[in-house]
Amino acid sequence: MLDIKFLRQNIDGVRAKMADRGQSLHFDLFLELEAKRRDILMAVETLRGERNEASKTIGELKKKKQDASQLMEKMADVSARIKEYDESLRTVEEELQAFVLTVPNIQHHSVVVGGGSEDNPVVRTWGEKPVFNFEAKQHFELGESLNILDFARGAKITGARFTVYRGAGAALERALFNFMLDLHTEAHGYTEVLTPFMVNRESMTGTGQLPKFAEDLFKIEGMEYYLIPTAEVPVTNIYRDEILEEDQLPIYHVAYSPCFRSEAGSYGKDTRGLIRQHQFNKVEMVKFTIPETSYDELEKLTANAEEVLKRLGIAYRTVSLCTGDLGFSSAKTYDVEAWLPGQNTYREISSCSNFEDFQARRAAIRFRRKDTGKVEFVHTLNGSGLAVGRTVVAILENYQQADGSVIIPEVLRPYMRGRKRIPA
RNA sequence: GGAGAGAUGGCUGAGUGGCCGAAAGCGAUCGCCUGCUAAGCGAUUGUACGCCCUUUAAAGGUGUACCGCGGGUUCGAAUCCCGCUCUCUCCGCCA
Repeated sequence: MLDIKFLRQNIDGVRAKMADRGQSLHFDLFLELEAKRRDILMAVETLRGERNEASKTIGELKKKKQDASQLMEKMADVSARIKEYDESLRTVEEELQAFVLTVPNIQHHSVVVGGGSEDNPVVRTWGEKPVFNFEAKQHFELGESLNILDFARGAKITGARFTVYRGAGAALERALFNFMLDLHTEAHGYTEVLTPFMVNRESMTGTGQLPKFAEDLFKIEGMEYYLIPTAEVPVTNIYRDEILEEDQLPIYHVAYSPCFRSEAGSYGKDTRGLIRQHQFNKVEMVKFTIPETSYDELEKLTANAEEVLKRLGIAYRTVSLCTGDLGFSSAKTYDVEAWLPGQNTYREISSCSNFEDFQARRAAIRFRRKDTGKVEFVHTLNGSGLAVGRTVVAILENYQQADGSVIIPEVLRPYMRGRKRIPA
């Protein structure tokens, strides 16, 4: 959410920025509502001031046993008017809020203007793509032939986009998120948290999933609880409605969680395999920083995500999302894309974003400056470190052998009781 | 699931209709004092949104709101009434 005052005072600049993001919003309506809101507010506050004054007088009169009935009658009338104003104020504020919640974040000046993913500039590439003297298979072929991924049973138990992992497959998934958690806690300084996997409406609104993206979420029947689409939601909301001390910042958290996404609107996309599931595991990194350091922290965060792939020995490239591809709440996002030989393409495996104060304002996460004592919004960042299911995909495809077996990357072997290979 | 108790500022905790944005204590900040430390003394100590002033800054002035959340009663609500949420205690059930 943008600051209403900022929006009011910089309306033309914001309009231009939104145009670059391919957004046209009813800013005129906003200005109208905002002016209306202030008019009503002034009127109602004046009346309230009057009433407070009169009530005091009434109290004094009564104490002196004097008649106050005339004034009381008058104030009954004033109270009725206040009530009317309150009602229209509430209406206007609701409309205003509804509008502001649909305005995306303003992109950082370094973000390239573009239409879609084809316009994302590549920031860097790392690693050697493996060369095979056979035709590389896709991960779902490998997974099925190795009897470690069972898509048919997943579909039977629940439905499409659900999978059963078996044996070495299940062990690999578990090894991966343990490895990732250990790496980020021990080498990168993150504090691990384990959160609820269902959250309430306020939390979803705080990070920006609601109200705009309700159709992407799974909601619990009969309650205002939602399954989390990412650990970003519960982890960011840990500090909702809190004022932190500057000394506490930056805060680094890393969390494992399953993620639940309805994938509405992606029918027919990535229907086979682990790429696009309704439920998948992810290790998520979340940072809370002071505003001055958030872009440095974004670089570090992205490097932390990349480090996972480096240690796993998987080639990747990092792109900076252009305006057309940038998420609603993000000011700047790097996507880390792992090389998938089976698909002969790079696929997103991590998305690292700086939300600046956009989420913090929605979620009221603030901090107190040490030198001035002033309260300000923190900056929030998050990034996958990494999407575990997609990492399994990358490992299967990159480490596949001519005989159909898959070598286990060395760093994972301690997490798999020394196992070196998933035999064909 | 049943019975009861509770929710007040950074924390502890008073307050049962007006003098309460809220006592007191703790903590914190600033200053004084002090050979150092401790102690002591004094001052300050929430957030949000308006308006005025101002260079659309800061500071300042002023108003309004906020005592779990939402309604109601009343000239006036932290205080009375209703609903909800959460916490605690006891009983039952349960991984």
